[in-house]
Amino acid sequence: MPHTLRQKIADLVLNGELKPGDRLDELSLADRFGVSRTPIREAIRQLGASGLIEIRPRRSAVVRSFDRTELSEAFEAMGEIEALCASLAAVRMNEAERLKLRALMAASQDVSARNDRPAALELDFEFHGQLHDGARNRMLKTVAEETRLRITPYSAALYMMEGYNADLERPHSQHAAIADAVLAGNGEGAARLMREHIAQSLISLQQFFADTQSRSDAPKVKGDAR
Amino acid sequence: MPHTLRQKIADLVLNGELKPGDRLDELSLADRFGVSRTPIREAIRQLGASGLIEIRPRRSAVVRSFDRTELSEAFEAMGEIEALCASLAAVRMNEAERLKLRALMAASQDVSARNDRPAALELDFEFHGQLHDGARNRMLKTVAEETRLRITPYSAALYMMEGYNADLERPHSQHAAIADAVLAGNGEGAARLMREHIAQSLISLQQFFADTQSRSDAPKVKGDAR
DNA sequence: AACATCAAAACTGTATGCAATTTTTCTTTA
DNA sequence: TAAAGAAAAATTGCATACAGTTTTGATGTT
Repeated sequence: MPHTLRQKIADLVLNGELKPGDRLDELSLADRFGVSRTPIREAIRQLGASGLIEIRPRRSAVVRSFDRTELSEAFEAMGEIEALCASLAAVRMNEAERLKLRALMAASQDVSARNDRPAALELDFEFHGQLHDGARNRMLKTVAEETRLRITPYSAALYMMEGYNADLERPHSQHAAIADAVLAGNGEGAARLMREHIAQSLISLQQFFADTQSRSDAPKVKGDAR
Repeated sequence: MPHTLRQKIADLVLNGELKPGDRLDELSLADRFGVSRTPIREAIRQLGASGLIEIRPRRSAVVRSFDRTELSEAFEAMGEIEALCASLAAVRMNEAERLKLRALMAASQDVSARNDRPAALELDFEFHGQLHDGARNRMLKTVAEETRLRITPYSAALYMMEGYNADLERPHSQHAAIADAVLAGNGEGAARLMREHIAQSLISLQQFFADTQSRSDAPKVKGDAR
């Protein structure tokens, strides 16, 4: 189970158990998953290459952390990539995919009305994933998901934090607008709306950091270590 | 020397010693570089995660190969990413970078006139690298270089093959047109020209494959294994 | 001669051991 | 008490060993 192990370690990061800056101790992970250090090391190296983890020679690997600049650059890049996916999806999605997108939006409406944050996070992933698939380009999908993966520790934290993203209406309505454009075959519009959506996410995230860092009970997101 | 080892193995692929589809035998590589299998395996896994190599459970890793569809998808994705870099670079490059770009173009003119293919390949890399830097976005640069890396085994082969890309004038003049647009601050134009340039590269590559696959003395590019 | 079957060799996946380095803890000193 | 330094503990990097799987090659059969 080599691929599974990599996923297990990634999940530790993605579900927030390990936060940016946290060390990944090989022996602890080995014990935890009941294997030796060798496969753990291989998994960590792979995650390092995909950019979720930072490998430092002779020192423990740590969950990658972004400073303010890196974060906004990452969101700019992601915005453009997602916009590209959206504009291609608007032209290329087939009927089955369009149906699936519509179903996702209905579910999302429901979930955001109930303020079910974990479910909303999950649907957010599926929404973007659907557009990645709809763009009908494997390489682009790979690139998009890698980019998304790298910033997940930050964007997921935002989604889950009560009080921020005050209600789930705004992201949902942005998604809905994008979906409408895509379903209407309006690539240009979908791309523009997607860019705005991602830019908006960055602003929320920056606000979140600005607020939490000035408080003493701040959740420890050792954001800008470097 | 862990990072060096990964680079050494990557170089085997990038300089064409290992071609798409070729197996990477851990023991041979270990002997060759005078280390044990452990660090070799770690390097291979990293290269797998960055997409240059394909990892297959219980089987030897192989240099990643693209079939026709994957190749054109990869070029489409790369075209868009490079176009984005170019359009950002047109607006963001500073004076030093612009100077460097001009110098690169002068050198390229020279090299293409002399039909020095290895030098032209090197300058091609530098040209695109300069635009990646000029876009002033580390994440985007990472994404662009990863994408470029993955298809290098194919595009480099094209560049080096005498007879294909008959003279180096065409790629050079395309680069020159892009550079002019970038230096003029014309992001839109630079992006458009870049897309055309990449699309043209794909066409040359497809032509190259079509021709070589029908001959018996074809260089063994086990292109579309899968 | 082509094909199927099986044994031998080669190779991968994982565990374990050890040296080298980093990190932590405990003294010592100002 | 705080800072500096040294010893101890923890941790990484690499080599090696071995079990299990895949690949290769040989043998026999039609």
